[in-house]
Amino acid sequence: MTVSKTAEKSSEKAGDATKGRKDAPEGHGQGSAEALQLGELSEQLGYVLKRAQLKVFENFLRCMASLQLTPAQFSVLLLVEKNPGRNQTEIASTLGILRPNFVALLDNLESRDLCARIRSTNDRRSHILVLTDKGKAVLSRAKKLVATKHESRLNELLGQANREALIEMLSKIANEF
Amino acid sequence: MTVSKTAEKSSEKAGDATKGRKDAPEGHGQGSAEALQLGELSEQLGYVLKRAQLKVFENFLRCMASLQLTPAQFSVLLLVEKNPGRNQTEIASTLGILRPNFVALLDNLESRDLCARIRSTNDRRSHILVLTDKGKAVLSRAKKLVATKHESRLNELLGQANREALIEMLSKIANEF
DNA sequence: TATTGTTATACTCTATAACTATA
DNA sequence: TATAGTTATAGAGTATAACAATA
Repeated sequence: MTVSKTAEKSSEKAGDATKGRKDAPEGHGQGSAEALQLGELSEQLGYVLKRAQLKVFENFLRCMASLQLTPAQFSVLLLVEKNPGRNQTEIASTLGILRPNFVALLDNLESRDLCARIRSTNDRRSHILVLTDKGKAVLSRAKKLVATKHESRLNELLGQANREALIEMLSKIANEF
Repeated sequence: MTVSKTAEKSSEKAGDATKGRKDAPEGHGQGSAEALQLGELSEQLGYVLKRAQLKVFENFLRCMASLQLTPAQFSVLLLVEKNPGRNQTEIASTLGILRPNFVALLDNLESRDLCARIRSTNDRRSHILVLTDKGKAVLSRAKKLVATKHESRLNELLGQANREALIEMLSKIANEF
């Protein structure tokens, strides 16, 4: 409720939005060329959630351009660092990634020498995942970039308290909806 | 800040998560089989945003199963109803849908007699979009389903005030991040 | 028999170039 | 020439079945 009212200025944002924007109130024959009314759409949870998610991912990619890490790759590195000694199935399923789709993702990280698969001695079917030294170094830099360039934008935009409340509500939705 | 603390119970959620869950604290040789630590991941905006968005879309699809409407289709019907007489480019770009990708989406809605393309008399290049009577009726039922089955879950989960604050913060991110 | 990692494959979304018909 | 709708196409992301190695 401390949230500053700025949602109502919703107008241009999608794709191009470089065509309308005329000075005269009316143009030619019949069709007005002004911005559309979003109406109930701007109150739809799914709609704003999706739009926000796309914006956040875009910003994440820009912030991480120098390290060439996608959100998915970053999440894998973070999870492997926090849970060393786990196998592919465990890491993948925790992130909601299906095992078949995790293979190419890991191939990429391994080819860049950021993490490594180690055949388990107990169960020779499974691959234990660990970060390489380079992987640890890159992740460390990635965290700093995310904190200073990415997450910091949220604090500027919403303020510390609102930022925490937002994360908490989103977690609740992710876990209980 | 009124948000009830429930984010910490983050454990099983992804994909299967039906394998771990053992009773004994330790199993065999070396690897423990307990839930992984999410660590900093649970504080990452992009991560929780994406997980929440997936959950919300899943729920939306379940709620709309009887009408067979996806979030994208629903948003098109909503926007066309609110802005009758607009052409494909205007509707698509407002929703962040690229024109080429909008064609098949519209073909679907038109084949189900929910909306219609009408060749504009002023500019014979453009197709004016309108809802059919059936489209209006279906949208009306869809709105009720969304309100009673889908959006209502948010109020149960977060409470009215938090729900409004959430939508507002997400809109702000979508528009200004 | 069941499970781990893997391959193959398919289906959806998204993105770009280029065509046509109009302007 | 420029724009609206369209086609074709390519790339991500996501989903399922099935195989080899191992348990």
